Amino acid sequence: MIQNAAIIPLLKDVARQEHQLQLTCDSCALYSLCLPLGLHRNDLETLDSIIKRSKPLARGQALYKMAESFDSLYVVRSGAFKTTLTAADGREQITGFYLPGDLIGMDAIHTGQYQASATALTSSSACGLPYDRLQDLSQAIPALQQQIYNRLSKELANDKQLLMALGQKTAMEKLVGFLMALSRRFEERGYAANRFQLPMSRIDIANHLGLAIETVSRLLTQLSNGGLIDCQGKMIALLDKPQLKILCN
Amino acid sequence: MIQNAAIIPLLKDVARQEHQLQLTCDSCALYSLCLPLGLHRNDLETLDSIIKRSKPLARGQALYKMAESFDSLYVVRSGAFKTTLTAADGREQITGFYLPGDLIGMDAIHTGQYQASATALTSSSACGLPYDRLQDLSQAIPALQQQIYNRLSKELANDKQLLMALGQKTAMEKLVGFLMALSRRFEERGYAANRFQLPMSRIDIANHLGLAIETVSRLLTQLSNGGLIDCQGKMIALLDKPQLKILCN
DNA sequence: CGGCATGTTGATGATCCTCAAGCTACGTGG
DNA sequence: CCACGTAGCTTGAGGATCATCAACATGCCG
Repeated sequence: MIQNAAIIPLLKDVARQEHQLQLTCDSCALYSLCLPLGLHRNDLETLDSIIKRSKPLARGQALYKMAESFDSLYVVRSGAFKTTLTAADGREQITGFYLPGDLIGMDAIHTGQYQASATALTSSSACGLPYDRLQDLSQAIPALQQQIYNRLSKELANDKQLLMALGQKTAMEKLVGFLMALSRRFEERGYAANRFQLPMSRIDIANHLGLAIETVSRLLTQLSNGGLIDCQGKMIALLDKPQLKILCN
Repeated sequence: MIQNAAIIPLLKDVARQEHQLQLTCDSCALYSLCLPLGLHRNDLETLDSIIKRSKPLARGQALYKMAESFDSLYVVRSGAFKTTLTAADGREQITGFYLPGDLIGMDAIHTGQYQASATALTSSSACGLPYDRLQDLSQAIPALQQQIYNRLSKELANDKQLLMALGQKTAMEKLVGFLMALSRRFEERGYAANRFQLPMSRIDIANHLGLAIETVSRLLTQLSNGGLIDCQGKMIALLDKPQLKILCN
């Protein structure tokens, strides 16, 4: 059941490639996942012209920090990011994990400053979209406006799903639901759905799901012992998806 | 400290007035809170022309139900609504409460169907905005597009704040934070900030915050005994806001 | 190779849930 | 207008889930 890592490219490897060279949207491997999807050739070139391709970020580096002044949205080009919200007393909540093609920073649009910090989980890169220019452009290009509405809406729906998990589900349901959702997202991006490397630490997973790190660790070994997953460090294989689906409803 | 109810109009009373007659946006008491804010006169009339003013809904009636086909966003005109997400196994999570001026249904934009059910908490009414027409209109009217981006973004930021509460905070912090946020929202709408009627039941509050009813009940009496609030049924007075602020950080 | 961050496993305990019983309030119908 | 029934709310006792504390193992990076 475990896919051969030599056959199925791992996210890490692909990320490394993507870092190398990236010139225009229409030559980008992410094109089909990314914002410009559906744009006409001319419009695409216009959008292309406003995009700032950022230099790669190392693990732990910030794409932006909470309370910094907001100017751009970012599309993840390679690697993975987390967004972290910090409360007045210092407690933190990871509000989301973002994979290539995902749009980050949308919660800042209505204010002048970023509402959370975005941090690279691995070596990663992202394309910056200056918001004022994006706004003008989306005014001129209906398909782009629609894309942006859709992205905002999708993120909303996602968050509400997460609210359900945090509010109503048990620790096991949260964790398995998280793994299944991650699997789906890898699959959408053309990676293996049943065997992948977790881009985030247990600490991050635990925080994101409102659990203690020890709980996550225990549940993972429990799943492993039950033969439902194979788990060696950050490498995860989902061995019995039907059963896992039952576990998270 | 408790405001006189005869001086400060209660939400309920205002709601009753709003129900009566409502012809155009520019004669609407909600104008300054609502979507058309900032639109020029001509644009406002155009927007006005696509709005479907719904008939009032009684407590418990649905504005729309989850999985119904999506066609309109709604602005709350009077009263209050909750949105409920139902899981496969029947468990429910209230993902939000909506007061006059709030926009409902945005999480459905990226799909063909509503992602949650919207239910009136009291006698309420809402204005329907057919999404396809709104989309066209926002293409033509920059200020409207901006408004919609802002609303979507604000809801996102809200949800992420709620994620923080559900993931990291104690029962007391959740509850007090909820009351304080509600107070702020009433204040923004011109109602009394320190004395108001809860539009939702304890059951709804508990569900929304991921708690048991009994916990909410106990904490409220605890706050009441401590003299921080005055609580008689759905009537709530916030007596010691500084202290309350400390309790929720 | 050494040091530190991360992860695992076990023992203990607190927060909050569940179950249970009774109370209050509200709306409906007699 | 009052009686009744139901839904919502309160309060108490007991218990489960999951957090905390602690010690140790692992693995990664310089």
